[in-house]
Amino acid sequence: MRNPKVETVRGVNDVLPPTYRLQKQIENQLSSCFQSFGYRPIDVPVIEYTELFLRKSGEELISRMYDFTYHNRRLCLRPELTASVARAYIQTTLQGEPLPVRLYYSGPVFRYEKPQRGRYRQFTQMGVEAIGAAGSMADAEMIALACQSLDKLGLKDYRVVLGNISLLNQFLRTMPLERRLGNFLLSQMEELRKVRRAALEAAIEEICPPDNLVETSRLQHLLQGLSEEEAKATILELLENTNVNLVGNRQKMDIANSLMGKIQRAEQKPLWLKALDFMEQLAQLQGKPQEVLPSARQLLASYHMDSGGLGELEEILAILPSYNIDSTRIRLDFGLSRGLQYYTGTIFEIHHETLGQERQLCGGGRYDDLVKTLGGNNDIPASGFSFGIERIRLAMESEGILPVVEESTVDALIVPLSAAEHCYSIEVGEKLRSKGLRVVLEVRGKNLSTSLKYAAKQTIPFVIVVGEAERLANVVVVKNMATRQQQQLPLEEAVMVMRRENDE
RNA sequence: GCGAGCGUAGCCAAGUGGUUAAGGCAGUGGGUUGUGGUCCCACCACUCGCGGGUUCGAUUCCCGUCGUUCGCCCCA
Repeated sequence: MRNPKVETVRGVNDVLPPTYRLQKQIENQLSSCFQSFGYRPIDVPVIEYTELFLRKSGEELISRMYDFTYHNRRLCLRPELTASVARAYIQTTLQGEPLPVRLYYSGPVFRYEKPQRGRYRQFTQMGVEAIGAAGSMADAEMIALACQSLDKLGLKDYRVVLGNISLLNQFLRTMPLERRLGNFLLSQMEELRKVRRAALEAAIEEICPPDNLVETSRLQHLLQGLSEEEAKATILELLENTNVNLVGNRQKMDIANSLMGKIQRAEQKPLWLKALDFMEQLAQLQGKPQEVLPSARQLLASYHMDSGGLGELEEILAILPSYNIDSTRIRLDFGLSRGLQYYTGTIFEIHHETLGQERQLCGGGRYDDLVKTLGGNNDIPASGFSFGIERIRLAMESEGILPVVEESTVDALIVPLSAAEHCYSIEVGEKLRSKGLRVVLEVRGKNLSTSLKYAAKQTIPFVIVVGEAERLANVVVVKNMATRQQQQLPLEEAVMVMRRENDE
């Protein structure tokens, strides 16, 4: 391609017929699986207001969005579908339906990432959302549905990683941490496992500078144990009793607020250090459920935390065998955090073992705040997951279980031998089509010899020859390409011959 | 976002600092009458991703860029 304007944009692909068919076939199988669990299909727009994704999606995803302003509207190509489905739920008659509302979707999503095998800037997500159901029965259904879907496709070498983000959420919520810092910590869970802790601490220092610790340390000590209001009142009182020349009450308030800010920031460090300690220990907890659960329980106990999230996981693990889920596939990972910040409870990923780095086939979890955050009438718990269709295709390919694509897409080629037969050949074609046959006409005026070559090359099983003799007698010649036999017959009989011989 | 390899036709490729850039597959047109995939003939890259530099001369050497693949990061 010499002209760059007619090349595909980087990271997107033309999907040619064989691949297209394969992917549709995969999607069809997943659909029927989702439907068997009572999920109904929904389609939502590819384009959305950027705002939809800004609140709850997490920095990482937001920075990778196709985000643009068009006619004074800030729009984006959707980077995922959960937020859109939640939006559609809130905005439509779905909100009036009895809960839970079970939906599934399939469609392209867009992320501006560096393209690689199995990672594209446009790819296809297919997934489900169950809106209005909380608890381990609902969570287990999600995980089971994801696994059964993969089982149905014939995939074997996959592994389910289960986690629960509520443990860390709960821990962070008990501390008076700045929200921004809390969110950052949440997003750094997996980072902690790979990067050295010192590096992470440095990064946090940068976000949250300690800012004149020495100057305020005595004040801090003095005000320790007081509530924010009491502390502020104390500062004001101090200011009143100094002889500093301050104009008006306003200035005093400013000074008090600024001091309070400094003190609070100074107090952040021990908090986030403690959080990092906890996170580090949490992140260690990964492996087989029976090995990890006891240590998890112990960790929570040492922090005097209630083990609700853990209990949920145990319930889920107890339920899964009833769905015939192979328990050896399942791993726990308390360091799992996932990129989307809307998750609130059970989260999970499914990885394929043979796919190298781009091995994640599925991701999902519970997002109990999203509907409310986006403006839903009620606080509605929900959960869902999403597959990457292209990756599933690659995984099936690597397991050698891709279904065979049928070669021929056409049952018969009709060859008119001269212009005089054009109309008659079309009539023949139309009749054959009305009988459910897939028929192409030789429209280029090629002679019979060339047409037979063409049919042979395209593996078209039958050629219908229409010449003057056939037209006048109102018959056709039907030739079986495999047997090289041919007969001159009325059309009705030709159809029967083709049906019979095609089944052989 | 970081690190590395690759880039000759629709596909697979050989090739060299110097006149017309092998070959194969696919495709197109033929091999005269209404019968075939094998066979035969012809056609199919004014140019080696793109731009610049070195040189008398570059597809070949150098730089940049774009694309692709691989390893990190992150994700589906």
